[in-house]
Amino acid sequence: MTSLRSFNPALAKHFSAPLPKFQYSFKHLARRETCQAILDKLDLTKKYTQPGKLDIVDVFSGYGLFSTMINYELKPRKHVIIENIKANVGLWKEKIRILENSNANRENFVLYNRDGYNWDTYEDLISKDKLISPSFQSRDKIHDELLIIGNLSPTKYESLIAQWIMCCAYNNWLQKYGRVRMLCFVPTATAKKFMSGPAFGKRNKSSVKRDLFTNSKLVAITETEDTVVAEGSGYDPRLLFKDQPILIPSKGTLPTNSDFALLEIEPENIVATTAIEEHEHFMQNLFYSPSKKVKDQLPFIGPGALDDLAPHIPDEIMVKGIRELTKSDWELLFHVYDNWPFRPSLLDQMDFIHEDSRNF
Amino acid sequence: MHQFLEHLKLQDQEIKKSPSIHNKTFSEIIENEPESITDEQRRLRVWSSDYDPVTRSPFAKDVSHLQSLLEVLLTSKNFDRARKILEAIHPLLSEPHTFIFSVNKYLQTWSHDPSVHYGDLEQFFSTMEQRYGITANERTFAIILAKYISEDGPYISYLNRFSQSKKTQILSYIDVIGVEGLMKVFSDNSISIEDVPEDLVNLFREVRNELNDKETLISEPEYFNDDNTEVPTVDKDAESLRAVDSFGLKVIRHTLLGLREEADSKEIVSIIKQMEDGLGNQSWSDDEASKLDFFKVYKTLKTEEQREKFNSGLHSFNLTRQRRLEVRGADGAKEKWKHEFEEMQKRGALPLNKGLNAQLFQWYKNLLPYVKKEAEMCQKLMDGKVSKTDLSPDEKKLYKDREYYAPYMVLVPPEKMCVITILELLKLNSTGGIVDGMRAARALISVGKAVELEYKSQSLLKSEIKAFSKKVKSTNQWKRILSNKKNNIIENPDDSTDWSYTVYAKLGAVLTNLLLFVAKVPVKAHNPTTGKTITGSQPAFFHTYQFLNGQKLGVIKLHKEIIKQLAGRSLSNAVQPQLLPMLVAPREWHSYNDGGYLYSRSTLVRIKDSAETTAYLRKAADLGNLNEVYDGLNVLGKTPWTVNRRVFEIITRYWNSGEEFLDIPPIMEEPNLPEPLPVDAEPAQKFEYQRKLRSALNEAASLRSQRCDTNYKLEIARGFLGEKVFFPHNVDFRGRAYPISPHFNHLGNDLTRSLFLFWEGRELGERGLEWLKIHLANVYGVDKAPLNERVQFVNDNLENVFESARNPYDTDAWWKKAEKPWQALGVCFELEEAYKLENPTQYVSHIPIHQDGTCNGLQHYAALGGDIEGARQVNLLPADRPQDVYKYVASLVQKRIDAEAEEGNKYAVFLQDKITRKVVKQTVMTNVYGVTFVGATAQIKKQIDQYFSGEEDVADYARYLTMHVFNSIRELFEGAHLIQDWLGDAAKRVSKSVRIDYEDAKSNDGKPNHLSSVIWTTPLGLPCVQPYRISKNQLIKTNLQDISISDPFSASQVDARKQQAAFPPNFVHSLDATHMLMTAKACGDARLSFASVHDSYWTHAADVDHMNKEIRNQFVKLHSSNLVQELKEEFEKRYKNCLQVISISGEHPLAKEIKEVRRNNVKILGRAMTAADEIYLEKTRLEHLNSEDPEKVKIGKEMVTTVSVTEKYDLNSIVGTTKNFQILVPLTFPDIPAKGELDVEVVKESPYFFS
DNA sequence: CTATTTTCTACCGACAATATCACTAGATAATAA
DNA sequence: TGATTATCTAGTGATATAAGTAATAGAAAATAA
Repeated sequence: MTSLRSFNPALAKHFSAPLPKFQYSFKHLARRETCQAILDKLDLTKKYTQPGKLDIVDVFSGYGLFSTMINYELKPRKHVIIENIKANVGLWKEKIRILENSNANRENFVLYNRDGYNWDTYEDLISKDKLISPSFQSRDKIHDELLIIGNLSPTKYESLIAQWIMCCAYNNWLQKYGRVRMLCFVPTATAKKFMSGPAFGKRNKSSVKRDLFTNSKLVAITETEDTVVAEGSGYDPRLLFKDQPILIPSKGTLPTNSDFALLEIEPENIVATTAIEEHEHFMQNLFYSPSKKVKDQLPFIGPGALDDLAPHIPDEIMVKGIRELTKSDWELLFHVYDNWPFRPSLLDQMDFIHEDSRNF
Repeated sequence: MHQFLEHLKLQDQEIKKSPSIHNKTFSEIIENEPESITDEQRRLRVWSSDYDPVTRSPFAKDVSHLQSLLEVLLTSKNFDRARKILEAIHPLLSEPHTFIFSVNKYLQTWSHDPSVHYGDLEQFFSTMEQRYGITANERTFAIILAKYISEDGPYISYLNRFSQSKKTQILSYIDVIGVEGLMKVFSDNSISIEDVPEDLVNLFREVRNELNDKETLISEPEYFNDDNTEVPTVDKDAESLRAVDSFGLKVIRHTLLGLREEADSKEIVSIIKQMEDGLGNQSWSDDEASKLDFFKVYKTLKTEEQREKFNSGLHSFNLTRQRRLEVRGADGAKEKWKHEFEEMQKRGALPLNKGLNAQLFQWYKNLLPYVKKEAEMCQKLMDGKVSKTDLSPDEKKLYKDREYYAPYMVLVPPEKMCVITILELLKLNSTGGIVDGMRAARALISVGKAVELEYKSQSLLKSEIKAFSKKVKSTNQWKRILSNKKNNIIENPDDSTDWSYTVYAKLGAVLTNLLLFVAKVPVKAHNPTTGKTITGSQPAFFHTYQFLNGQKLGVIKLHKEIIKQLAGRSLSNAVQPQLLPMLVAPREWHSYNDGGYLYSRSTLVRIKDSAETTAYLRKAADLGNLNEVYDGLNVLGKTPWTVNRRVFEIITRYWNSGEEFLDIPPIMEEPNLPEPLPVDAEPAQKFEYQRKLRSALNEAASLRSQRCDTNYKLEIARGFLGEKVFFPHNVDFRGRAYPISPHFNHLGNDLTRSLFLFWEGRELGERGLEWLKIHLANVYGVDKAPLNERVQFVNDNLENVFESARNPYDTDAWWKKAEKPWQALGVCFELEEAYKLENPTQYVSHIPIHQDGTCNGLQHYAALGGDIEGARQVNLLPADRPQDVYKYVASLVQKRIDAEAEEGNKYAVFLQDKITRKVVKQTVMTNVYGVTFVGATAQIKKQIDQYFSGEEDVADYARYLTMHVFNSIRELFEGAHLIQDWLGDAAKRVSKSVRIDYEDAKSNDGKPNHLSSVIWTTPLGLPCVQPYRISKNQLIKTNLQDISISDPFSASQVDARKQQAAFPPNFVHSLDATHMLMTAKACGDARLSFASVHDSYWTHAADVDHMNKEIRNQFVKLHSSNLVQELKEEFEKRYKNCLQVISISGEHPLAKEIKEVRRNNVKILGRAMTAADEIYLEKTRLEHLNSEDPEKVKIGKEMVTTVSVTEKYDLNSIVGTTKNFQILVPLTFPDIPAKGELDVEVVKESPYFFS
């Protein structure tokens, strides 16, 4: 094993202390070696060449080993730790205290004691508390002064990663500053789903959106316990082949034996339009029965959709299964849909359950 | 000991799984198939307690499937198949003797086949006898006898084989033998009156004297028509009512109710004619019978004799109409559509927004051929004319599916199924929280159920026709002759088998799918690219899915054009005619499933999914424990009502204006939607936008559904203007009574209630006039003053009252300011009419006067706890003025807050002047239902929201206030809370208990199963079973989509939390229900008109005093025994064979002792002990102890189990220390709270107890 | 066997998630003896 | 032909679905260490 070049020696003692007992269903990288391997693979110093200008927004860092190492590697101008879980806030206060004592926190960590789930947190971070003020960059390239790290490993935060991907499409949230790279720890199940390619059994709406709006890599995955992995129940094999993810040993996680994956998400250059919202519904309608063929699912697009749209769709697409559709297939379908005069309005398609709110 | 543990090891080997027959198709079932079923598998299981003689058959689901198949196959005369099914039933039965019911069913239907002779029947039965060892019952003999009779065999000698008592029993099966058959038998001289069942003596006499009135014989019962005869509609009326129609009030009367019967209207019209003299100068022509305002006529009658005659004539007329209504309702709807369709065609074009009915008829026409074809295919399949071999896999699936539902598809004529499908889908519009659509699962089930209902009505009608064959007198007359017969004469209550949910779903899916395919609606749209207007047609229904918190939900949506045409109206025909209010008194309740409507079955208790409840109920019914419940309900059902026409007209006028007025919502305008955002708006804004959008749509949907609901009510009311109507009632599982007819019933809101008048009138008298005034004061909102002040209030406002009645439309009319304005208006009319008389006390009043209990739940709690202070607050004690609980609680809260404000508490200071009765009311009310602190805080927050401008944290204030309200309530109703807590604790123990039964206790996760529901018996004998169990879902594949429904046959674990939370309110509600039924019975015996809304009791003004006396007497009677003590004793008996899990300190000597026992057992067992193992050993021990064999008893005494060691300890003393060691101990209940000093007798003197 | 995390939060009338796939056991068909 | 194995099937259980969670707080149940 090579040297741990990214490990901050000032924190050696801190990270040698006994591991925290409870993680609030968060999962973390617990080994310096693994983190180092991941950082090597990410090779971020090439991508953020002006260390003095990089800001890192680091959400739910928790235990924080990976955060401190990426920090040590990239030497950012500001590294904002967004945390509001009491135990973790304590941990980070401790870290910052240590760093301040040793070298006046030249790592530039800032603890922002707010809920990373809440959108207002980011709004206030920039507008009100002005901890960072990112520049607006052209959408021709990936933003090179801002990096988002998110530990979304609890399953309940799967919705957050889905929404962050949509922010890439709508150019809002932090993605309004440009195409900001995101490094996200997500549950294994989520990674398997979201990273599936066409025709893979786990292909779903989110993976299509990932295809359409981002360029994403599977950076690291945890070791699977059981050697026998049933066909289709693991990762998309093409993905494993393409991305060659780092294997995180099951004992190198906190808590041990937990499973998660690290994704590197680069937004594509997308122009936000209302059509995207319509396409979301379009996809949703087709994905009602993902194993069926396009021709079977077209009726769900709207009253009369089958008759009206079928003539404009090539036969080879019509007989494809929904999961088999590729990025270009989808784009073609979107085009046909956009030109359909009877396409239902967004309001009509809104899922809405009426609740009797009457009281005395 | 050792041996038992060894045995336990063996038990680990899995019990063989039982075959699942319930989803086999009719042709896959072969007789005797499950020979492999062992007695162990067949063994009857228990539900919640082995103390109760209520059992559960493990194959209930399969048996039910087979029985329904048997029935429908018999109906379609597939005797061979049916026989296979019949023989497949036997091995599944846990109680083999019940097999005779199925055999009889087969025998009876088979006997109607002309190719079968009585010899065949006897032959068949002896085969069955040999093969299955069954014994014939009287019904069996009756069936064979009937065949003898119909074939003119030696029936008398057949009958004479039996002893006299047996003969009598055989002859009591009228539904089998038929009236004609009985007449034949009775006319034989060898039959003496001693042989005749008591309730048929009338018939016997009639037969023997028959020569006397031959001329009354008519050729056939008047309703004995074929299905394809046209139902007459009255063009003229339809025409003249169209103006009203456009306002949204469609008329159901002439399609559903006014199925005009010349023959039957004759009688009533002639009666009216005879009375013409007494009616002034009005005159009536024949064809006006259907337009008669019977109530108006009735009111003018002067003498008791006249009234009796009129009522009797009307009854006979109505009986016919009621039959038609129930049996032919679907035809009426179709005829209406057809009529409108033809009108449209005559006039040429079909305008888009008009002619919904014509549109429906179009669908009907398009749908019919498909349904016919489907039915034909099903028929072919059943006849075995379809070869299965050369089908593609897809076709095979289809075939398999069809094979499942085919037997059910061929029962109801396709025409009817089409109408049913269309009606159901329209009726369900905007239900289940779906705007402009419905949940698919519900739609399919409803269509399937509607087909079943239709089938059952038809077959009931058929069997009635069989029983009263053609040659006898008019059915009405026979019914009168037989009216004193106790049992239902046309149906055997034993053999009602509901179709399974799988059948409902599959059948519904076929029909729905076809309708979705054919139903189109014309559309116009602009092509945005070309700018041209395109016309075409689009599907009227749209199958889709919605996501609810990430869960898929199948949905059927209606096309916007259809929605436009409905425009927030309801479809009058869509109300299932089988469930409208009745024109004749409902059939009396005789059994748990026998009573109510004439041709459709209702159950005494509304049951959700709980087969357990049904089992308990059935048992109670069999034991004759429910008679008092029947009595009470029958009183409610016998109360005749009519619609208050004057009030109705006023409502209609405001309704038609389409504007908001009092509680009438306005006609829907477009919802007020928020401004759309730019696409790249921040996520937070987008979600906020979604939220606003949702709440706007929600509001709009609420308004519209309210309007739609009111529309239903008004349309039904309109249909019944001038009619004499009745409401069949049944009860919820706690015994509270509800009218079965939905929408329009006296449980409704102010508007609905104002439409209700008693059909019978009663002269007011002095007291009645006073009560009438008090009632007005009550509905006006002056209900907290002493009675005399309330009277005074009305006297002071008499001019206002008269003015309101004379000019109800005045913008600021007095009645509009009432708390319940519509009912106030009704009383105003009544008072004004009364004062028109010289002596108002002589006025004959029809309006119901309400007497409401003050916080009825708390009244019962106070009586249970004997809590004097609590009792005073809810008017159990005599007082000069009524106590107002809410106000009192508010004052208590005020005191607390004042005190804290003194100390400078900022919440207190702010809230000090805002404590009103209204703020605390809801919380006090819901406190009885066990509202939690959080829930109450939400309520209070709503109340005080208005005082906040937005910045302050309302929630903190609400929480603060709630705390004080809770404490005040607790302080005031200390006794009630002790009872409440006791009930909750007892329920918790029961629902957390484990039965001493290895099979039950064993579960996958090692934790014991909790299978015991809280069950208690009301003082009237109604068993209440809390139906809260963790539901297991069952997936049904249909050709529209898969649907999941909770499996009603699963005996899953109880939902302990719900059991506990709901028991205290349920128990108290079961008491108030009991009180109501007792009062109903008493009032019924006194011949008062009586109605109730749970804790509000209604009668005529003149009878209020009488009723009030009964209310109090019955309350005292109810509470004369210590109900909580009795409950405890009942629980102790019922759950005596249960253990509970308690936690004790691991350091306690008992804990150590138990650990020791466990350790020893583990050594032998070779694996960890589970709770189930401990239970098994304890069970074995108890079995030995209770054994006859002294040797065994000895072994039992020597056994040491984890439970037996606890006997030495006083468990109550152990509880309390640090709890971390869980042990099993026998289930016990805490001591009941000490009863206070209150003597319930005092309520007899309390004027404001109910007022 | 403890500590943490999640769940749930007012009764009744009033009823509902569905698609897909991997896996199993049992049934059927096919095969080789 | 009888036995054995391959193949098929129905039934079961697990998982995904969407994509604000929370504006509240405290007990009880569930779950992980």
